[in-house]
Amino acid sequence: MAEEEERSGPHVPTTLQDIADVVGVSASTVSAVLHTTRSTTRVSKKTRERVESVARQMDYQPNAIARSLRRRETGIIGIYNGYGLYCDARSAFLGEIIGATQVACQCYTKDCLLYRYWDDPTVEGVAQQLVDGRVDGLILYAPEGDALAERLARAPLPVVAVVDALPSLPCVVVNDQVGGALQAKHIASRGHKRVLYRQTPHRGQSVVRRFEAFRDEAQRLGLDVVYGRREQPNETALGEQEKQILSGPAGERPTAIVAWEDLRAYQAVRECEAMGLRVPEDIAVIGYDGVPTEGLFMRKLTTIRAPWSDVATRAMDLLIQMIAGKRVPEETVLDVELVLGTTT
Amino acid sequence: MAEEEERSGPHVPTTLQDIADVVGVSASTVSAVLHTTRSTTRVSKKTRERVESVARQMDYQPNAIARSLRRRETGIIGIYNGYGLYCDARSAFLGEIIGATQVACQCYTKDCLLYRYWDDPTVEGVAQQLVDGRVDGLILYAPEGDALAERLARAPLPVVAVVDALPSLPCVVVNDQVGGALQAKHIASRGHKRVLYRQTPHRGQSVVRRFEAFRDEAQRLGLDVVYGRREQPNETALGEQEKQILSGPAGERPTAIVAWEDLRAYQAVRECEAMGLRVPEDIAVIGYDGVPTEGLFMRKLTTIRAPWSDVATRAMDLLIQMIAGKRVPEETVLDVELVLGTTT
DNA sequence: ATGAAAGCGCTAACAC
DNA sequence: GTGTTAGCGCTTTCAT
Repeated sequence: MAEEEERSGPHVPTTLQDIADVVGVSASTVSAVLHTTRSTTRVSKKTRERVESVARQMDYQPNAIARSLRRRETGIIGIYNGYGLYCDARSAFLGEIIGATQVACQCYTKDCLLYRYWDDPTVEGVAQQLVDGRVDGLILYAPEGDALAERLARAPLPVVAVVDALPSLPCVVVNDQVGGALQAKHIASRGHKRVLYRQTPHRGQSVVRRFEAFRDEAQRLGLDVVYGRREQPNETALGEQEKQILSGPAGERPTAIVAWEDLRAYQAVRECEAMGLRVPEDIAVIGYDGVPTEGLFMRKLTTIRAPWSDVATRAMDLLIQMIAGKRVPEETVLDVELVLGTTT
Repeated sequence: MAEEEERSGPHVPTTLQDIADVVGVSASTVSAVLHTTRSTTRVSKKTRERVESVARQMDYQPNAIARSLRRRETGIIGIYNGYGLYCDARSAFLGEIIGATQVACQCYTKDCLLYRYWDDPTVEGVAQQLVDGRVDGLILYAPEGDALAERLARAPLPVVAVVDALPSLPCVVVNDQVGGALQAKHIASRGHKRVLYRQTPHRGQSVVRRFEAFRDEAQRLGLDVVYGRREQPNETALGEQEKQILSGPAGERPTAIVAWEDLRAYQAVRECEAMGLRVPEDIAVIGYDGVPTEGLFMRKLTTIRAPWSDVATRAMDLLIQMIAGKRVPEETVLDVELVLGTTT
């Protein structure tokens, strides 16, 4: 029956029991007062006020971990990037995904756990971390071949794949088939015949699909496509081989560049101009992504806008449904659109 | 002494106790085997193997929440943006901070909790969430006046403020005094006399300091400074008033624009050129931040590079120290540098 | 209106 | 080597 807790260091957090002791009630009563989940009329006004006042005096902090253990939910949504350091929040693309997820979390009053990347080849190690109870649901951005998907599919954790579809997991993707084809159609409609396609070693399904769709449509339209050598992951500049191709004599060199993503397109515009080629008169450039560049670029890029923010937002919606025990569609495909700029 | 657990749905997670029951040992032994924290020679080889095999068969997932409750640590670092939706991961600036934090977490094998923004005016509510045991440490980016800082200072949680210093909390900032002065010095050294300063309503300490330092140094150098009207938060374009100022007759209008951050500088370059002013011949432009733009911009901006990634990295280092119980310096100031581009 | 009791799943002394 | 015990802090029946 301590008169008052020791008033020295604030370094031993107050617990429900501490308050209960001081007020002279049971911990359950204190819990009922402080964590007004459901019942309202459980505690008498007098007790309630007393408890609240003491809690304030004692600087009580509820412990979320204990609560989570008991309630079996954490109020946290995880987001895992299976591509690893290939890109982080500093890339415009992942920035979109993470930023939009964060905003969506806001709407659902969740917080968002950014998992670190484990280069554990065993899958098991990674999966264990993801399914260890710290999150109520998971947004997964990972390569297709990964056994991770299958592993997660039979785990008691709601998971939604984004950007790249993953077998046996609900996913939210964009229509890359249409996107890739649009690139080809647009270029063809501008009368171009010879095209340089900037490739990437990145094997994500979205990237591969947009490439294949372009390739197929280009063939259908009779375009003559040269493929650039795949650059290294974080290299946006034109490679030697690409430069050489672009330096060919007019009438022989490509008159258009199609890039797998905007950054490579921007870079191409810049370098072409440095090489003395006028854009779009001598060479047209089209990108893919349409992530807002906030006025950074001096001219508007022609591109395929893929609504990455919406992908994340939608994924959150689905996740919330799944957490609530509802079933969700296996595949959600969002539309892309051609955005006309001044580079074609 | 169940022969084996029911093999129906995988939806009742296996616990240590379950394994213990099957193997016929105690939960602590299983714990010792599966969570090889310290002691190595505790368990016999035979038992160890048996436990491991059963664990695998039963698809055991350790529960991180339970462990955290017990160990009183979560392996998670929080990051809270007290400026709210003013910017999220999609802004280049916060993207830098978040991205670098993420990478730093990687190094220390932590994960990173992106708190949502609470527009709870009571401080108490916010603080409660931040100090509820879900994170081992907190990186805080928040406005100065905020009572939050003080509240957190006396909480049993290591906190490091970044970008804007916060009273009674260790912080990592950049040298904005030098940065602001450098802007003025550089502009003066180029022979400019009349300058337009692009202001912001943002009241962060970093932003205010760089402004004041510029203003003071400009005065010292005898520059004639006109101040643009503060734009709305997410508006990067030149305001009407600014345009008017720039449209004045040569010999009267400013010959240089100083922006509080790069984005406004880029935008200014773009708009000036649209207005028929040549950059830098007719008008010079200098920014602030130096966040990498990955080749987006068509020309190199003259700017003050503030190492935001390093700020985050350093903050993590300090946080780790604090978590280990060590004392850290109150203030860490990182250097900025003038980066010469082609816009001055 | 309130309290007692029984955990959530894991860990860490301390026995044996 | 292995088991027992006693919780971490909170929640939730179920009595009273």
